[in-house]
Amino acid sequence: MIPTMHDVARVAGVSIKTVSNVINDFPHVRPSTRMRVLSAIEELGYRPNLSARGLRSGRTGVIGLAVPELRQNYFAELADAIIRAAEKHDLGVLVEQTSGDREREIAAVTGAGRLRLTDGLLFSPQRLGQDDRHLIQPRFPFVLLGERIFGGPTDHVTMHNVSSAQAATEHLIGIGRRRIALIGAHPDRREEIRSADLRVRGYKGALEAAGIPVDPQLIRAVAPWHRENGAEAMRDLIASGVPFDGLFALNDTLALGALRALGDAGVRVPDDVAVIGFDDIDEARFSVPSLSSVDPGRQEIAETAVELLVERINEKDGEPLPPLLVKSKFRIVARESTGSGGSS
Amino acid sequence: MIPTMHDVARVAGVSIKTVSNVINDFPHVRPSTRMRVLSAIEELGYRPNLSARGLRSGRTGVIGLAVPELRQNYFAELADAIIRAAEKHDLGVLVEQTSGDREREIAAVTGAGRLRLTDGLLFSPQRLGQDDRHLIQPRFPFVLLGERIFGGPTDHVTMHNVSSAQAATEHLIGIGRRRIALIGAHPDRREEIRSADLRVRGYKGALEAAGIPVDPQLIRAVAPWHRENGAEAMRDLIASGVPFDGLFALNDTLALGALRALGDAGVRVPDDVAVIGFDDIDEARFSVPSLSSVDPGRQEIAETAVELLVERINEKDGEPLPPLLVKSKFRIVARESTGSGGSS
DNA sequence: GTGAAAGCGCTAACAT
DNA sequence: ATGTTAGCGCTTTCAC
Repeated sequence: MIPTMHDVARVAGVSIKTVSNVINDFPHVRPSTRMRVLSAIEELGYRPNLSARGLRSGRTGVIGLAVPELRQNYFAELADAIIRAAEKHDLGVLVEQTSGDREREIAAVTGAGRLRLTDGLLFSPQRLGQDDRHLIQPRFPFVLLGERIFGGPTDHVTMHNVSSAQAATEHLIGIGRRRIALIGAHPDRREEIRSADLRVRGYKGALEAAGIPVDPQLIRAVAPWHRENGAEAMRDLIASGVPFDGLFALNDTLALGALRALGDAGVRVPDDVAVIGFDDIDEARFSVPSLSSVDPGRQEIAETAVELLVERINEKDGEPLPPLLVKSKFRIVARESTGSGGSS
Repeated sequence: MIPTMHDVARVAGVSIKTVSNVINDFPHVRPSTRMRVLSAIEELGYRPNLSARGLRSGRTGVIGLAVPELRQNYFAELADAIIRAAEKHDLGVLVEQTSGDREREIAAVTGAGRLRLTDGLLFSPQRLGQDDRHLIQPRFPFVLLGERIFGGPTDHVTMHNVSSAQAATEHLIGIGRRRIALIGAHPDRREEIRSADLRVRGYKGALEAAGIPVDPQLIRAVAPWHRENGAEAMRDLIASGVPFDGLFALNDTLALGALRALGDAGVRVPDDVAVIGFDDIDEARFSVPSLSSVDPGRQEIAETAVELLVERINEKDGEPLPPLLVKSKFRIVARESTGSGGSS
């Protein structure tokens, strides 16, 4: 049989409360008593039953993380960083994949989080958008990630999409490129608050600031942001005959696909076309040529998100703080694809 | 206040038992009663408290998955597949990262699994080896993954390392290569049971079967299996002047690094050197050139592992089945790096 | 077909 | 500094 606190108490010759005190590092326990309890725990191989503790305390020590899929590099790296951050707070992370499925995202947002033994939820939507923000229930500790929904009732950690995209474009302009293509714009016409639209805005801003006209022929809509689609968009652009000497891909995966298509077409990078991506996934350092990118501050995002969630979990019921919007710092990482040597 | 079963029972005008029956789909409930209970649940926004259920039933509905790190592509894809497989059994997955740290792997194996509200643990070691198999406690539902430990006291899901590596090497031989290099062998001399050694064995087996002598100069030790190390090993090999026309990299990440080094050195793939990797990560399809690889049956591994774990969880205490060793089916995936057209 | 009541293992008043 | 005790919300005999 699995030993309980009672068994430990009996073996140690103390009461169950003392065992609890020892386990929870309560200050007022005599060293000798503590030792006896600890050796009883050792002897019996006792492990606290976390379900019972959770029932009693109302805390499970586990938070949920809902992402589209881990096989998408960005989310694997995000999950990695979040699990590390949660660990510092002694929290476990239950990972749920929504597979970019609207219904599953709704399920994750509306209580399935509470349904899964978790104290709070970090949610990175891929389908839900601005119109769905009413679905978010501010009652359960919840932190929103990404840039599909703004102005929701909960804390939100995101990145400086517009200004970092502008900086990426300026980086290309800075090395003398004038005909800068963009792939990854959203197919829908109506302007929504979404990574794609925000980044396109930054791109246009940079061009305008430099007095370069925006050429609609250079802007290619691509969805979803997969390698094959990046490659295809690039093949289309090359085939169109529209001249260009720079490329801003709205994420690294698209950029990597584009790199592949450029290579196939015999276009030299960065000589003929300089390329910059977005996200700075690990892989960017090792492609041929290595890929310049925007580091959106993934680590900072992870740490901030976990910290905010922990604060919400610890928040007294009486005094709910207003929802916070946090944007992480970004950084342009110049590599070979924009002419910077080495493969750092 | 959060509603409980009692509240639902009161609103529905039934007893708490009836509510429980409805929630757990017990057969003997009158349809009209069921309806009343369901609408009471709806009205109150009731959600069962899983801590309480877990305490009572001894099950949490969550399993643990301990892997080195999700930022390693292979493990992200493994975790992805496992979460999907677990979902079919209505299980959540708590992901723990051991960061390739021995102490943390030991912690994961020895009860930390039980400490984390989980019903069982899937464990993929990176540091623990054959000598540590006594640490594995057969009492807690546990399934071992990978090939670092064999003959342990628990179920184990692994791949056909030797025969699939042999098949990979035969694939290179089949397209006429005779001087086949290998990168990724383990630096240690003493033969251990480990992916590297098993795959090297398959490589040698294929060469011997084809009557090709094994040239130690062509076998390069590399650890850990990162891109940069693959690239470095390849640069070394090229610099050594030892001629070769084929390369078997013991995983795709190494192969991708090697591809990069070959490209830098102006060596054409597959014309001068044909390359095959191992793991068939998503990225292999999109490198330049696309990378031939061995698909070790990741999906099958994930599904089998979860099924075995579920069986162990459901096992009556009385009749423990002997530990099972399962090997998944593999498949050679031929792409451009070994001369097969297209980028499938 | 439904109700009453015990108890899973733990924490936190409260008492000593 | 340590012991006693009452639940946390649920499942599960056992009656009815």
